[in-house]
Amino acid sequence: MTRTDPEALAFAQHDHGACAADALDYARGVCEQQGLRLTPVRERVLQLLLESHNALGAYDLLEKLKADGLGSQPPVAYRALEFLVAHGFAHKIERLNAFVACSRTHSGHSPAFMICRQCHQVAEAHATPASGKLGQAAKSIGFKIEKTVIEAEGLCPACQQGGDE
Amino acid sequence: MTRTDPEALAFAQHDHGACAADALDYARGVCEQQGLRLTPVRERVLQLLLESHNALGAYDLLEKLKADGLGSQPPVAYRALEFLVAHGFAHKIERLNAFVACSRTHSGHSPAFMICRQCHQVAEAHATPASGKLGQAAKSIGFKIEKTVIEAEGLCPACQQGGDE
DNA sequence: AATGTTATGTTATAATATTACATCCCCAGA
DNA sequence: TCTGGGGATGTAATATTATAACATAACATT
Repeated sequence: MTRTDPEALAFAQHDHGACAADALDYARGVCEQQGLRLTPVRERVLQLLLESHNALGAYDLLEKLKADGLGSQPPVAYRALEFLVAHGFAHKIERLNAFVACSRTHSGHSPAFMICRQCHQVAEAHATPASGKLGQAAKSIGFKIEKTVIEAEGLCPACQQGGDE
Repeated sequence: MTRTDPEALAFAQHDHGACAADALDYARGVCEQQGLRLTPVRERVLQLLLESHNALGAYDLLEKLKADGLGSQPPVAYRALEFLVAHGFAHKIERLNAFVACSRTHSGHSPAFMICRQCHQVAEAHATPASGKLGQAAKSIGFKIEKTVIEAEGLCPACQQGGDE
């Protein structure tokens, strides 16, 4: 039940079909272990997220679910996403109001994202938010951090090549 | 044209009326220096943000603008906010789809926010996003960071006292 | 005054998200 | 086997956040 760390792959060429299939198998295993129900809608949403390196909005997903004959009303997508996010299989990108599959190889991480403003691909990295200046500031004023959103926007390697626009 | 650093004050008691008035004077000065037009709508929106330690949504602001006899349609609020954010007088809190006045004492900073999930107050701190693990990850894959959103959610000192819920 | 530019007002609508309630499905216990 | 109960889904309605498009007004420069 291990997977290679995809951090260095995110913006690079790789066999994405296989990488997505692996990740889905992995999720199935975790759900079985933990008694979570990876139902058809949930599994399909995760699959759709895994197939895309871009973040997908709830309504993007909804269209695809509809095409599959699954539910087509907003709550269907939002509920599946809620499940996936709650159990660490996906993350919400606040900046985009959209969602990505989690590419973690271990749980309990604090993710950070790099969002290309040109091609809209999203790469996930690990972060240690409490250890830097923010952590110091929080400590000094007595704020207790429970969760941190870290989202960097910029240009991915490919888009730096292709010209800025 | 200097102001005391409010970082340590954000969740603490202080003369908020005076602090907001100072900040507004400061913004007026900056606009004059830079040839920016701090029009009535823009100034009023900034004032409203400064009067609140909570983040305010565009429609919250809109109600108050309406009460003042200023425009009451969404673009009025969004345009003022766009101006304030573009020139560093306010920030958008992505997590909340809402806005806060900037409490910076110098420009060019990279802000980080601490959002209390209980009382919804927001404190601003300085961060150095490119220097931590995220910066390393970006460097190693060749991603060029232009802007970083850092938003910590948790409990402010007062709400830790009052019980968690 | 004539012109160009910037800001505002207003209508309409798009995009994102939730509430509420009916129904179904699975499965544990009588 | 029946029968609840809990979780998941389906669906309609609506709330919330945000933008597009276009007309008008304010201001600056000539």
